[in-house]
Amino acid sequence: MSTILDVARLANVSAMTVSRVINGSARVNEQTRLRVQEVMQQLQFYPNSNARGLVLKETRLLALLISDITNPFFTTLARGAEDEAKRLGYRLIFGNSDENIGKEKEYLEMLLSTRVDGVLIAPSGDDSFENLQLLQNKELPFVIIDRDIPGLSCDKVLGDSLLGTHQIMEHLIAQGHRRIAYLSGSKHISTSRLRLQGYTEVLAKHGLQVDPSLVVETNYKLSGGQEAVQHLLQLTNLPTAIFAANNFLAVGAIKELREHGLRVPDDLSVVCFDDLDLLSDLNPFLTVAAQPSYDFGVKAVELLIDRIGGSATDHRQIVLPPQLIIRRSSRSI
Amino acid sequence: MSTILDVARLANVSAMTVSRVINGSARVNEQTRLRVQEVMQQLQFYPNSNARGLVLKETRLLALLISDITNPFFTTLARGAEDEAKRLGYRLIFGNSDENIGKEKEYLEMLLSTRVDGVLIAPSGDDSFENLQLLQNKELPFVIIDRDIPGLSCDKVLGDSLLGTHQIMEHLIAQGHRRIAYLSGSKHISTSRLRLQGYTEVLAKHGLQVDPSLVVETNYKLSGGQEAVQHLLQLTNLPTAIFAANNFLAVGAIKELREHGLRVPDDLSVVCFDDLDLLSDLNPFLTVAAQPSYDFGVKAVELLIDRIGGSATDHRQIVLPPQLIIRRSSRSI
DNA sequence: TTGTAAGCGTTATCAA
DNA sequence: TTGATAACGCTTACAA
Repeated sequence: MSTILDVARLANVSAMTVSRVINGSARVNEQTRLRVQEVMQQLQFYPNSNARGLVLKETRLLALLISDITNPFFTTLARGAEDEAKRLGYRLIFGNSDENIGKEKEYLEMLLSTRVDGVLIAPSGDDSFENLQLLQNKELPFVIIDRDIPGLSCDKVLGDSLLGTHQIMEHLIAQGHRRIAYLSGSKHISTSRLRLQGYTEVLAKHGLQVDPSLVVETNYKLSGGQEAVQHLLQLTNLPTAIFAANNFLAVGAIKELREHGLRVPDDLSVVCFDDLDLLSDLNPFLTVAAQPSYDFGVKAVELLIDRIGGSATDHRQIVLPPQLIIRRSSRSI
Repeated sequence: MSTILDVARLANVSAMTVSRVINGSARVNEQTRLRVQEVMQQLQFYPNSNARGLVLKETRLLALLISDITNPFFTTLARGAEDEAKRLGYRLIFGNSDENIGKEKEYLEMLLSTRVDGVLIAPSGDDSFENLQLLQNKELPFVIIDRDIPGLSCDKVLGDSLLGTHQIMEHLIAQGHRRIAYLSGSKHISTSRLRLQGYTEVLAKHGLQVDPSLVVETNYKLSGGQEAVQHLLQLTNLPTAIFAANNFLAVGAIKELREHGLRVPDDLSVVCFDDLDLLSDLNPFLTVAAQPSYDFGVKAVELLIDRIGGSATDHRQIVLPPQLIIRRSSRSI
């Protein structure tokens, strides 16, 4: 790989002049500029951003740390983040933490070494607090996405779990459901807790009690949904509807129900938070509170880059609204 | 951020000794080693991989360039690549080229500047040849994934388009279909061409002619599938089955058929290459030739890292077999 | 308008 | 076993 010095020599100028041409950072004689550019072309010269980063203390590298890229919510979010990062001249490193705080920490340390300019993170849970404090200590800008962390002051892009849950629960109740199970993710994740809160609120509003046997805490994975349903099926008095706190839980739940010969929505209605994107195109099946996942990515990158640029002052929080989409997985009883 | 020199000073050693402790690159007195490690801990020191990269000429950064992360085939592939990269101590930058050769080039140049150690790329098409030659000129190791490029000698991880197409077409024919449409991606993409070839071969084997009006060339996007179906629906003699060259085409096609009031598989059968992963868990609908997308990612990273390490000599090609999964989108007539 | 010198944080090399 | 020095490729600050 040729260096700025190779270019300089061939163009009969100093390295500084080449640097100025590359960055347009100062006036350069038109003649020399053309000559330099010609040589750069000829040498197929690409400036070493490693060296550049070393002196400038910026890498133009961002990181996106999510639990699992194969979750459509995060897939689309990643696409949004990548598009926006590219538009603004940044590249994106991505990592999957699998809802695991240890793995999350490993990544964060890797990223600290990489000297990324900033981090977008969907924290694995409240315990991520410590991990994020590390970033704060190191003054590495970050934005948390999708999941809030109590007591942590930082830039945030969140959904509205309460609103979405109200939409979903009111829908189920309007359809005549009274025994509604709630499949929760870990209670150490804000979205799980808020959706439980919303669930309780709506039931109360309609004079209904929470039946503890219908609230199952598991984790935001397909297997979590399957396990939760196995648990529910042991009840003598089955629920008529299941509200899953996220899409993976719902898919796992439906899969498990089918394996036990139960049909959705004939035997049980199933609804959840977060859409399935492509899946919904093919076969609009699941009733969901859909979140604008692409915008989550775009907005988060915007906040992050503002923060990096230093133009941001106070911490900002963006809340993106969910939208109830009624499809075939829920029915009147 | 503290530097190796800060650590050195506090531990009363030279920077070199710290470096040796970090990398385990040479014997260091046990006492000193402990002292240095303690200071590193205390300072929360993370070595600057920028500086490291500058002297070592390696960044431990890989890039994954695909057309669209929201395509389940690539989503899962990305997950496989990221897992394997992480396991081997590499980080992964990702980019979406949207089947666009210009965008692909932009990315590649960005990556050249970033001095990634290697690139995993699903080329946008045969014209990517030039883009990849640039990498070869620059001696930047790369592996092409999923799509072959005629005349290009390099490491490759490919599927078996002919085999998969034979499986699919034999299935349709066994079900009694004779008028089968082929929805092709761009003919400048190897997989499109090979699947067309397989389509022709199987028809011929059964004494059937290719009806040119049933072969529609479009692009590997949802909109491509929609447009292709609009085109087909103008025929007076409709096909009884559609074979879509990839999953996006199939989903787009089905969506469009539904909007015209046609039901799948009642009115038309639809089958395609590549599965829909999560979607298939929820609702096993589409009959497909599924490819082991996760392994595509894992294998590609392995080839790439062998190449980077210099342990690879001749170019290698890995072919991963497809598997026919018969579901409800195709039926006997 | 252009160039020189120093420095960014690390490691290879050679010397002690 | 440890350290001094130079170098990696670039940009900032200053000088010409």
